[in-house]
Amino acid sequence: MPIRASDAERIDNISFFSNAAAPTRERVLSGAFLQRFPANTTLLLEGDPVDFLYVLLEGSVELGAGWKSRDTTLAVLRPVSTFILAAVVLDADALMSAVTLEKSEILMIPGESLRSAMKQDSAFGFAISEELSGCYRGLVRAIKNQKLRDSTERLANYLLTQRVRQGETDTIVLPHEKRILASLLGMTPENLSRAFAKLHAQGVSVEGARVHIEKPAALERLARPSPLIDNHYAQSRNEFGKAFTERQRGTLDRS
Amino acid sequence: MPIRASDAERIDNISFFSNAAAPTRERVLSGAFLQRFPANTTLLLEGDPVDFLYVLLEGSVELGAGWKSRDTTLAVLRPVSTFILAAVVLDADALMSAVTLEKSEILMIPGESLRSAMKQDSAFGFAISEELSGCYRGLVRAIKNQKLRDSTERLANYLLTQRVRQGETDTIVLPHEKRILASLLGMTPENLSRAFAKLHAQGVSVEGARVHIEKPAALERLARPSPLIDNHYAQSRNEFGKAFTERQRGTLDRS
DNA sequence: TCCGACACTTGACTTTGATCAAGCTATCGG
DNA sequence: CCGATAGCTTGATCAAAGTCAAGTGTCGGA
Repeated sequence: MPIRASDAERIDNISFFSNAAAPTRERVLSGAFLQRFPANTTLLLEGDPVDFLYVLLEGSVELGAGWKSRDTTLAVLRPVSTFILAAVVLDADALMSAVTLEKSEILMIPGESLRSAMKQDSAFGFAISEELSGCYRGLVRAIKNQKLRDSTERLANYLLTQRVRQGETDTIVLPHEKRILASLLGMTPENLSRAFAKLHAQGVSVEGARVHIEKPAALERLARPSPLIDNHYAQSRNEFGKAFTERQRGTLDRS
Repeated sequence: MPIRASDAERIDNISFFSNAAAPTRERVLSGAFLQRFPANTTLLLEGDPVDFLYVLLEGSVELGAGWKSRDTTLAVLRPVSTFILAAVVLDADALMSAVTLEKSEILMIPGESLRSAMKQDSAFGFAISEELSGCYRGLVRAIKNQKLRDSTERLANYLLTQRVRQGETDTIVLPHEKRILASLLGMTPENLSRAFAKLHAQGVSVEGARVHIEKPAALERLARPSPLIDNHYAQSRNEFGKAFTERQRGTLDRS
């Protein structure tokens, strides 16, 4: 499918693309095309060679990985997000699988176009480095979250992050199914239920996908959010973070 | 301390530097200087602003992080490795602390020099992107290792990785103290001892820092190493991987 | 409309890992 | 040479998380 004007508009939401020079934009988009996928479509299996940079324009995509019959979710992406950038830069095999969670619209940019644009235009290359750095730091946060906190603490911090991103409201809406959230937080669905139950003492009550946070202060006392782990103000809900919001200095305690 | 000829030689072991053009090398190294540190020196505390790119030329450095009285090791670096590259690219605060484990020699490159060289020389910028991508993929491997395997499986795979890197010998030498290894693998020292005891059934015996692997095949049957998690052939022992070895296709099963 | 998935929850149980408390050993400084 | 410290190991106990099984509710398709 060719790229339409309305798509070109959305592409400008990609941090490393919005300021690119005209010749670079043309080089990158010349071989690109738009694809629509139904829900639950596997876009990429871990181990596959990666020929394209993917840009999610509409819908949502889960990045995951498996080993020995176990599976885990590494991130859930929302528009506008790019994914498997690192594999494209290195022209290497994917380390994560990508599956659509909803009907999705995805722009596919040939890896070779991207690499040649980076080699041609140093400002563009620098913007890609910024994006990669932001993603890297998002992963550092994820590992710290995983290794330093138990499952209830991870849930509590997840809720607080969502609260900020959804505008400090007292009732937030979980953006995906609980089984996906459980996998993202590194626990079983059964344990997620129990973690919610434990947070009842901190004023958290659940009703389907709606989560009411009665006493944010109490929840924070347990969660102890830290700007060195939690990225409350990421531009998108992409757990891997965004380069452009990384610059902000944290304001919470550094415990 | 000024940079000597013998240091310049070692600097060429940095993947993204060895092919840099002369003007770029000069720009990057002009404001750089060499520092020696004793063991157990804190180079950087998480949350600190980062003004320099660090290049470890001699010794070893632990990257770690803490939260709520807990601490964890994210990587142990050996020469020649760079660290906190992502923070330098974004001119952001460090997300990890860095502490020398031994007497170390470190080259410090002003962040501004690095960034301006990237903006000037697109080939250099591309090399940095490759390095960042390799580090990113190293972290993806680390998260998968942490979320998909239990502690005994992580130890078993660690041992197999060391075995390959130390030349397929039947006796490997642990490169750091067991308490650091435990923290790196995400467990307590007590549990590391017990994990070693469990692997006795797979022909693993320990004597101080020397680990004898009697039946590699039995150990592999339990460990199930995967090229999508374990990077057996990384150039250095840096757990975060290296861009230049990422290109290799794996040869083991993808389970 | 009814049926069958499937997501979610709850309870009982098992496994895994952390904590606490000794003890053991190697190393280093006096 | 001795004593202190720190790393490591072991056992006992406890807490956290996974597994198994049963039951509820919802949604979409026949």
